Formats: sequence, C-alpha cells, structure tokens
Amino acid sequence: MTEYDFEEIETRWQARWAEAGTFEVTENPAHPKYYCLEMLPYPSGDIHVGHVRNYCITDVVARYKRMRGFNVLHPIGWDALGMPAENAAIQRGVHPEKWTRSNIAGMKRQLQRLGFSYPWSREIATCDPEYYRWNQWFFLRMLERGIAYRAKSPVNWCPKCQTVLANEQAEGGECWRCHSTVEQRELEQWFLRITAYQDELLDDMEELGNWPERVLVQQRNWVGRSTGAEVDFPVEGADPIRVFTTRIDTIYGATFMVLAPEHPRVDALVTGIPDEARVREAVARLRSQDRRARQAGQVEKEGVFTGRYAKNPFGGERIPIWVGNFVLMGYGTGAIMAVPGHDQRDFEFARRYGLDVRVVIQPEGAVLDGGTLEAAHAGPGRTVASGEWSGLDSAEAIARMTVFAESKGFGRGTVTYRLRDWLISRQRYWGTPIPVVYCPKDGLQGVPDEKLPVLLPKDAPFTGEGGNPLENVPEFVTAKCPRCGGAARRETDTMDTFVDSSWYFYRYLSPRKADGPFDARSARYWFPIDLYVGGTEHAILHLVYARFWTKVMRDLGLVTLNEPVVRLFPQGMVHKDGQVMSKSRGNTIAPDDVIRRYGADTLRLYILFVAPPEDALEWKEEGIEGAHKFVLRVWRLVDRHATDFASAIRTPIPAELSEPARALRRKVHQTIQRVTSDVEERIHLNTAVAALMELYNKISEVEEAIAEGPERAVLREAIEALVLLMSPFTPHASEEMWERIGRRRFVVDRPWPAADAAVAREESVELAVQVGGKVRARIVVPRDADEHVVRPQALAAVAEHVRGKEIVKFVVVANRLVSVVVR
RNA sequence: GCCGGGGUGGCGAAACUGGCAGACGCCAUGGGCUCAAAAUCCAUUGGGCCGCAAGGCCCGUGCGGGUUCGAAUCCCGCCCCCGGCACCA
Repeated sequence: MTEYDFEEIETRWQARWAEAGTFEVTENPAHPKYYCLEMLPYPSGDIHVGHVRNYCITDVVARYKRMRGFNVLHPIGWDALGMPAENAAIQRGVHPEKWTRSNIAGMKRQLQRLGFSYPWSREIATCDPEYYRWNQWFFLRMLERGIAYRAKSPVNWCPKCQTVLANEQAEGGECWRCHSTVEQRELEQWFLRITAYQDELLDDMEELGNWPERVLVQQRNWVGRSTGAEVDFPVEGADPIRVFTTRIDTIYGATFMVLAPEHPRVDALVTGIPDEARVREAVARLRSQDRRARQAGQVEKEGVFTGRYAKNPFGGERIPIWVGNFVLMGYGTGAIMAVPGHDQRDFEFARRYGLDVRVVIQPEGAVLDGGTLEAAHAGPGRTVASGEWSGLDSAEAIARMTVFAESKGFGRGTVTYRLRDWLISRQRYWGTPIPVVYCPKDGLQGVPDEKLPVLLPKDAPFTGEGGNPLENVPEFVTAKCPRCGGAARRETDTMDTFVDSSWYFYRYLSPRKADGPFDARSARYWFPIDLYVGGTEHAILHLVYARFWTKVMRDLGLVTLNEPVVRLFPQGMVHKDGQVMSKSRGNTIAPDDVIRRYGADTLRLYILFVAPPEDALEWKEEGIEGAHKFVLRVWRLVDRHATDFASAIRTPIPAELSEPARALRRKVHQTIQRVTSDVEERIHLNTAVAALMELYNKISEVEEAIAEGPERAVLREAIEALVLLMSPFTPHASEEMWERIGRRRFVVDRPWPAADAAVAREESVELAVQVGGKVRARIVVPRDADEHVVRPQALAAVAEHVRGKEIVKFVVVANRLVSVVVR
C-alpha cells in the first residue's frame, strides 16, 4: 500500500497550486462571479482554531463555487493597525511595525499550510501606507462634505496614561492597562456623521433578506429609532423646557418634570431659590455619580426638587420641576415629563419622594387607581381623566394629541435615535494619521490629496506615558499650512481601526492601484459580496460601519450600491474552557500541532464536521481521530483500485445492474444532491461531511460484490464522485487521489459532479404501518405507491392489531408511512 | 427587564415544510488478525422488561397541559442555559 504521507502530499499540492497560479483571478465577464469574503484577521501573533473555522467555511464554499463554474474571488488580508502592536512596543521595545510584520509572516505561513484557496497577489495589510493613504483620502472627502467634523464630547480619559480610551478599553471604569480609575472628560474629538444615515441604515435592511434576523434586530436596536413627540412645557418665570415623549397620550398623568443633572437649564433655574446652596450641592452630587452605572440603571433613583414649577400645556396644571439621576442628557432632550402611573421609572421616583401618581390610561377589563398602584401600567388602554381627550384608544390619542400640539405650536411629532456619531479619534501612534493641520492664521486645513499619505514617522518614543507618542515627534507635528505656507501644527490623533475594516473589501479588487482606493470597473464586476463569513461578535460595530461607509461611497459617486453584502453568515465562535477563544484571553489553540499529527485535510474536515458552522463550538480534540480515520479509509479504498483505474480504459456503466450495484449508484447520486444542497443553501457543512461518510460506508459495503466484471464501472463512478465531493473539504488528499486513479488536471478545475435524479430515486420504499399511533409492522412497496396498492398489504401486515375492530381512518403518507385508526 | 437563539443517548450532533427519534462520528464493550501490542477489520451500543430462541412489549427529545390518526417539530403555561441590549423617556 502507498503510505498516506499527508505532510508531503499537502505541501506538494500547495506548491503546485501556487506555481500554476490556480487561485489568481481576473474579471471575466464570460463567467458568473462569486465574491466570497471572510473577516480579515488582526495579526496578533498566531492563527488559532477560531480563525481556522472561519476560513474553512469560506474555503469550502469558494472551492465548491469554483467547481460550479463561478469565477471566485476569495481574498485575505491583515487588519494590521491597532493597540496590541503599540503595547508590544511599550512593553518589549519592539517597534509596532516590526512586531506586526513578523506576526503577519508567521500567520501567513500558517494559513498557507492549511491550503486555503487565496489569490495571494491580492493580499493587503492596513498598516501599509499605500492602504491607509486611502483612509486619509476618504476622510478628506468626508471633511469636505461635513461628514467628518470636530466636536467636544465626554470621553473616557486615563489620567496615568494620559490618553483617551475606547469604551471597551475602559471596562468597569478602569484603565485596562494601569487600572487607574477612568475619568469622564469633555474633549474635542473627530467624529464621522453616521447619524446622517440612520434612517437608511434601518430602511435598507429590506435589501438584507439574506442576513440573519438576529443581526438585523441587533442593528435595529443599535440605531434605536423611536417615534414620539417633543412638547414644550412653559416654566414660571423662565423660557419653556422641551421634553421628548413616546407617550403623549399620558400627558394628563404628568405630575412632575425631571431634568438630567447635566441639563443646561438647571443652573439658571436654581439660581435665587430659597435653599439654592443645598440644591446645588445635591445636583453636583447627582452629576458626579458614575456615568456608566447611571446609564445602566445600577444606581438608585435619586433627585432633588428645584423649587420651580412648570405648566402642563394640555391640562394647564402646575407641576414641580425636579432634577433626577435617572434622566440622561444624551438621549431625547435630557428632560422628561414624569408620568408615574404609566412609566415604571417615574413610578419608582414618585413613590420615593411622595409625588402624586395619577391613572390616565385604563387597560381593558381593569380599573386602576393611582393611590394603590403597585407598578406603573406601561401598556396601552383607553384614556381617562384627560379632558376632551378622554375615552380614546392610546394609539389614536397619540396621533390626535400630537396634531393638536403642533397646531398650537407647543409641540411636534419627532423621531429620536440612540445612535451617536462615530468617534474616530485615538491618541495613539499605530493608526492612520488624521490628515489635517492647524494653522494659526487659516485654522483647520485638510492635507491636499497630492501630499498623501501623511506617513507615520518611523521613530517615536514608546514609553506608555505622556500621551500620544506622535506629539513627541517634532518633525511630525511641525507642518506647513497648505493655504498660506506658514508654520502649522499637524493633527496627532489617529483613526479608530474600525475605519480600516470598513472598506478593505473594495481594496482587494485592485490592491496596488496608486491613483484611487479601488477600480470602479472591477467593483461593478465583483460587487456586491455574495457571501461574508465572520464572527458573531461583529454583528453591530464592524457591520454597521461597513454599511455606513458604502453609503458614503455611493454619495461620493464611487459605487452605485446601497449595501455591500448580500448574504451574511455569522459563524459560531470557538470556545476553550467555556470562554471565547482569543489572544487577549490567552486560551488560544494553534492549528500547528494538529497539522503535524494529522495534516491540514484532517483538521479542515474535523472542524467542519464537529458542529454546524453557526453554532458555538467547544474545542476538544476527541473526535479528530474519527476524521483522520475517514480520510485514511478513503485513501486505502482508492489505493486498492488506483493501479487498475489508472491503466484500464473507462468502460460505460452497463444497462442491467445487480441490486448492490443499483443501490450504490442510488447512494452516489443521492449524496451529490445532499452535499450540493448542504453547501449551497444552508452551509450545513457538518451534514455534508456526514453524507460523504455514508457514501464511503456504502461503497465499502458493496465493494467486493462489484469489484470484478463490467459492474466495476459503477465502483469507479462512486469513487470518482467521492473524491470530487470531498475535494472542497480535503483538497490536498483529493488532488493526490485524483491523480492516482489516472485523472489528469487539478481537481479544483473539474466540474462539480452532476446528480442524476432518476438514478437517485428509490425504486421501492419501506413504509411503517401504525395502528393507533404505534408502529406495528413494516412493508415494502413500490415508490409513490398509492392507497390502492398500499392498503391491502398494510392491513395484512397488521392483521392481529385490527382484527375485530372498525377502521375509522386510513392515512397514507407517500413513501413514509401508513396510519390506521381503529375503534 | 426587553430582544434573539437554544435545551434530543455517556459525548459532538442528525431529523427538509407535523410522518419510523438518535443519521454520521467519538467514547465504550465483545470478537477476528497478532507470540503480544499498536494499527486495522467485524459486531453491539437510548433506558427498562419478557423470551432458550426467532422475536415481542413498555417508556423516552427540559417540565406541565393542549391540538392531531400522528408532535423533538404547532399552541398555552413554566424552568434552565447562551448571546445581545438596557433607567432610551
């Protein structure tokens, strides 16, 4: 027997594919295209089995589509800017670029060893100046259009590290690196106006029919569109205060008003009231409460009466104005009308401070009373005690009262969103420099296109203290004003790395293009992306940013698409010891060891077989032997027939076949159907692998019976089909086996086997016969036999169970079962 | 609290639109080959019971109800797990 030397076989075929440029593609209008994309990895140091899983899924689909005649683009690159590289510089004195490049080299070797079908000539790294110059170019276009802007905003600031931190880097209110308590600071920062697209981000979801609903739901919540009304409440002795409410129908139940402690009117309102000092102190205390805890509702509701009163614009009633910690300045208008009878938060606040609770909405079939209410009734009902608006259904009341407020000029229907503009400033070295300079004379100036890229200086002091290293590189900071030519200061903020990943999939189309971010004609050919596979954890951030970016590109006239991705497939995460596998958790498993012991084909097969691709997967190696044994078994099967198949001429399949030969052909064509639909429709690669195993089992069952004589052609058909069907999963072994049975040319260039539906169809079927819902017998009948044929046979088979009983009903489910109902 | 997804053998999992629950694989047990072991091949493998045997019976998809000739699948009410969002007015 020829030994299965996977190491030798795999590296040899990898070299042959590379030599032949097998996976290099160009636009070819003669073939339908398929853009198969995976989320590019951050070069943290090692490919781990979480990456492997992601890339195995796309590789199987890419190879399958290729065999189906598609021109397949399946590229890879590196999300190469970001904090870990800079931290390595701080902690170990390695330059971020050096660290990153060496990680990329190592991870690239790992990916190549797995045999993924990448066109390596299209590889990109976002830390390459020829990549990030286009980040800068996009930024300038956005600056011109007012999409990019500078504004003050409260941000997480670490006093020890002297830098702004992203939210996820300040978890629990502590700096992730030095564990100092993070402060809230008002700082001037760069933003992208994603809120200009908030409605489109929601409405264009109609084009995303092939995205999982749960991702769309998450995005919908993230945008958080909420329809309601703004209402101005007149204030005694001051200008009116505007509130936002989704429930204007409850306005007669408003017994007080609450302002956020940060509300700009608070200061003026409390000026001059009798116990001003005490109230100011209370407000200051509320303001200093931990913002995060306040937002999360983990702080008990607290407030203070301002001593001032407002007037309900509907009922005219006088209501006290409070300041409360549960009202947030970042949402709506930062002020609410409090309706304790119909809002749980207002209710809790009212009970604590003994404020009036009034019922103005009565639910169906109940009579609520404000004095005895134990919780707010937040649901719908009929308006009561609401003056001329009483007796209306909630929805109708909302509509009519909004119109009334508008007609009187004290309110209007409005929509609020939870989505905030995207803060892209980072006080970090290893990111894309924001291409602007500040001139004392001309102010903020964008760097002219022809001066791009604004390069990161090679050397900077990586001390981890004293803020952004770029600020301490005088040659970088010193700039010339593009307008007046005078001395100017260069912006030292760099961009959030989510910018890089928002459009990288366009760069793959023309990765070396020097006069633009990508080639528009290539984009017309390849876009939209047909399949995008990546971790569920990116359901919002990355995927919202990417959608936003494409819309901006469309408005810049660069593309004609609304949405870049037709089908999204979020693959389940790989866990280890109950936790998501990731470098930052330090629980990664690299594929190298498994490859050394079993080879890449076994690893690929195993990782796809062990669970459905969308499910979370706990990494264990217990079943890996099974996958390896399967490859070995097929290897030996091929080995037994290789010489013969390679030398003998191909004989046609005889017209008359024995039952075992017919059964095998049936199985072959059923397997083709099954694997095709599992890969194509549901991407259920685990059941596709199971089907391949079943086919092998069937072949080995009848192998001896048909190994000699003319029926050998059936065996040959079966083995060839098996090798071809396996090839997206175990490409190297398949190439090798294909060659050994005397077939020329790459398996990857072969057409996918075609299923013959007539052959696949069963000739006769076994039906279960139920009596009273229990299976009592089995009968064999011709396929699609109707009741005429089935009934006598079925009744004979269950004679002792129906004897002496009346047959009430006789159900035949074709090719499945028979159900006899007796009395 | 709200929104998603899910609970099926010792384990990973199958079961397309209500139609034979447990495909496929792991583990385990028994057997063949071997001086022996590894590898490999064959058989058994949800639980319980009856039978010398061929074979047969009962129970079983988180829990409790329901619809149906028939429910892992549909409906109602619970319990638990995972993911996301969260004083969002």
